[in-house]
Amino acid sequence: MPELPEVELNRRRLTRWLAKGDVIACIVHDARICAPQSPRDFVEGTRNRRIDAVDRRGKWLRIGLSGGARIFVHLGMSGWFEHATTDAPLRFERARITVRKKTKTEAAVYTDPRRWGRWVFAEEDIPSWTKLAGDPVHDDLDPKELAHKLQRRKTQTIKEAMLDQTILAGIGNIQAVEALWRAKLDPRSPARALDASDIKRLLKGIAWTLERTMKSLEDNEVKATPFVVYGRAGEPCKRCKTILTKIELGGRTTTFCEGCQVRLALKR
DNA sequence: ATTATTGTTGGTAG
DNA sequence: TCTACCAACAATAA
Repeated sequence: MPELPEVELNRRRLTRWLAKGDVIACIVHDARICAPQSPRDFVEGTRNRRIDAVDRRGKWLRIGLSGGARIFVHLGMSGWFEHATTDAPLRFERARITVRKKTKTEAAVYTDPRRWGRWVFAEEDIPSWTKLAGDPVHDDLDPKELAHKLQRRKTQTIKEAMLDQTILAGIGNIQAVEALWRAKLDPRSPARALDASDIKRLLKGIAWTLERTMKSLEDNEVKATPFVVYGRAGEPCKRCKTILTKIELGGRTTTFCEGCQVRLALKR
């Protein structure tokens, strides 16, 4: 489930539950989540620590502990944090952090049916975190730098490039498809064919879909998906009424409108 | 029963 | 060193 907006939602929840709390327990139930580290590393590394803050960069979360240690969490495809009110294990519970705040205790439970998530305990930032590109929400992305990175891709399509976390951090299959529709760019366009104005539109499209998705997540009442193209192959485009097409790019289903998303060509 | 799924990574080949 | 491709990881829902 988690792309940038969902990870950001989890960050806010974790902050609410854990920040400024003293760690009582940090248990990783399923060693696969933290391999090759041991669940012991989390028990020992968090002893007598306080949780200072929970940060996010792209799809990674960083739980900062007093003394400088930190826990990195990637939600994979099905990871999610829940607020636990009892000791009873939740369905698919893989890890649990319990803290004491003043008199009460609070617990954040990590659930992950498919177990593709990752937990890493470290004393400093890890490569998975530092190698990420800027975050489209709280970093001011530099269009020039983005252009430079896209130029280097010989054959890759813009859609595939958008999923590369060292090019854009936090974009996944859904957000890529939505942003490309908004930017009126055909996902099959070669990444290096985008000029400055295309990149500007793309960045606007990204901001548009991220904001929209975030808003929809914040509003618990809304059940309908905020998505305009994702999962809507066969339906008419909301902009030009052409029937939306579904193809595969880089092994991922990609929906787009052949009517109004322009397929860029390489010059020369 | 079959198929598809919001993500990364490690191996391989070039 | 960089880029490209793909199988693998696992559980559910339609």
